[in-house]
Amino acid sequence: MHFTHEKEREEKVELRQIRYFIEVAKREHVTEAADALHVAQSSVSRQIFNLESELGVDLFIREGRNVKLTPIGKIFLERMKHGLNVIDEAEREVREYLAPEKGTIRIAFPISLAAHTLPTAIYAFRKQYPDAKFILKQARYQELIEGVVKGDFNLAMIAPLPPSEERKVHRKILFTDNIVALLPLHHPLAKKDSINLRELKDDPFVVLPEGYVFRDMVINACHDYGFSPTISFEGDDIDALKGLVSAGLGIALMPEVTLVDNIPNSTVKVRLNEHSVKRTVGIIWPTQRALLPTEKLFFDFLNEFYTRLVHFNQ
Amino acid sequence: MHFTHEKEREEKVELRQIRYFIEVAKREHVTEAADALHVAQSSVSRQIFNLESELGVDLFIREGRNVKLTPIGKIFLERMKHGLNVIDEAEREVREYLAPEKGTIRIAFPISLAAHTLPTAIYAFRKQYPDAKFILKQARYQELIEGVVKGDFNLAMIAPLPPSEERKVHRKILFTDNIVALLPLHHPLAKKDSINLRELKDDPFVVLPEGYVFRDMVINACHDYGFSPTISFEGDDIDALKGLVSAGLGIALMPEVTLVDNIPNSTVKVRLNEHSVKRTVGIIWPTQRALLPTEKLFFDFLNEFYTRLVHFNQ
DNA sequence: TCTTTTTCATGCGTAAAATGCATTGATTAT
DNA sequence: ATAATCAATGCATTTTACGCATGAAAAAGA
Repeated sequence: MHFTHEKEREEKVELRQIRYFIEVAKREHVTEAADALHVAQSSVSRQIFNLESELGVDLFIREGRNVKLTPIGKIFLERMKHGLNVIDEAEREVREYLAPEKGTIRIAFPISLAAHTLPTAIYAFRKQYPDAKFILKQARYQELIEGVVKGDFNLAMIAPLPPSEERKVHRKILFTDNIVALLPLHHPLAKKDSINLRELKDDPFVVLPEGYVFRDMVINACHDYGFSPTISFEGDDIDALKGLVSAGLGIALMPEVTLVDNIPNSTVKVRLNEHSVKRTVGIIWPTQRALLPTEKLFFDFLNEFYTRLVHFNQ
Repeated sequence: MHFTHEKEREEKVELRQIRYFIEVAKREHVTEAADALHVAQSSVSRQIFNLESELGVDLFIREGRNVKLTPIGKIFLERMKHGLNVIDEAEREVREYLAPEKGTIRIAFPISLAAHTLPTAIYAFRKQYPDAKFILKQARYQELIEGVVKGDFNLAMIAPLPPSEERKVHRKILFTDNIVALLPLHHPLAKKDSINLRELKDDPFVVLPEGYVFRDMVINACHDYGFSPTISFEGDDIDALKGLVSAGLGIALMPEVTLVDNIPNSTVKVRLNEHSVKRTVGIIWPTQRALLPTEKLFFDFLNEFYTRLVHFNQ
């Protein structure tokens, strides 16, 4: 058969230009990008100019002394972030090939696992692989899933585990975590070992703000047991909730792991009799990409670690 | 290569190196790759060396005077092909953004659509967009689907359309094409306007070789009407079948479009009464990627073109 | 076996590209 | 009005890529 030929150009786009472009694009600021790249501003400016003339398209609008992405520039940015990501990953994969135990794990996590769960796992992993490095990123629930899909990171701890209908990520449960009540020390129920959720129906609740998955879990759990909680205050994170309870401004439900080694002053942890009030803690990873060698190492470790831990606790 | 003093370079991998690497990798031959790239052999050799020292990994095994990919080299090749593809696509997208009608359409097709269907469509398209360019690739049935999935091309004409359970590609029917019989001029049934497939049950069939989808379609159609065809000869493509029929070595079934303006000497086209003996002709495109501007233009054109054509024929 | 050819690697001078510095010209903040 | 900030550009310098010539090793041919 027959092939039409593309006209051959001499100049080709190079990764250097793409790297510079991405830095400039996400800051919309040449000088700052140059600082971040540890090169002179003139150098960046010139490479952007070259890139634009090679493509034959304006990527930035020069407005006074600022630069702004054009519409096509935004499209180009998205594509280039993806492409550069693929190449960077491949590079890391190859570099780690010979010595996975010295590589890097990029992992994201929600705030509720930041204090105890993740540090414990990392500590245990590093006893076995002391040269492994971690890049940690705290993120909100939806960001965790999107980040794994988009390629910002390849692993994310998450709770609760998203439904398996989510085709976009693989998922694996690590353990289930009880939800417990945190009460002020002087609360009438504070001396009890465990209570029924319904006993809290007239108490003021402190919860996370709208949009947090755990807030909805708390409210739904109450509904399941026949009441609508009165919300007295909202706190931006788990620690804020602890502070509010500690100050006597209400009671809170929270995952038990957030209280390990860390029960605030003037508060008491009380178990719930309802065994269904719990959440799953697990890990998600991409369906479209493979884990890098070191990440695979950590992933396998996590599975074994929690299998043994759960077994031990029973 | 030997790493005695692995000094950490500050250098980063560049697309030039990746382009050179891919050429060398797929040929396993430095000199030929250099020729294809229009640069000196020494230049390629050096860039490969640089790439390997930057990655800290051997990508090739030097065996005597040839080079062979290492296992990790093969992995790296796959990743890099993907990454470079993403970047090249983005580049073309941006280039075509300002003038889609002057861009390039990459499209693959099976041999059966090469003679009439695709040329007709391209001819009509180019009347409307004279500056559009085409890169055409003939491929076998499975290669068409895999090529669209893998990103070798974004569009493929295909017949029959793969089942919609194939989640990996989008699909759209363009028209249905009758299967007709091609008989030698002196065949007893040659004077009839149309026949029943069963009337051919004792004739020797010439068909495509094993592995072709259309071969299976022919045999299955015969089975559907109660007989197993006797196969006298196999021909490597549709034109070979025509030649065999023309030489009186058997009869053949073929899609009607392959006979438009092109009925061989000493043969006759005879319709089949069975209306179920037909095949769908359609187009597939990736689920994971978007069509480039010019490709979108052609895609929309095809849909409109065949909508009108089918309407006109009814 | 000895020669010739093929092939990849490398030393070296040259060409091309990227960089940094200094400066310009324009815009914004004080 | 003055100073500060910023992107672009001219120019000298450094860095990198390149081609040529050559070497070393291996395969092919005589």
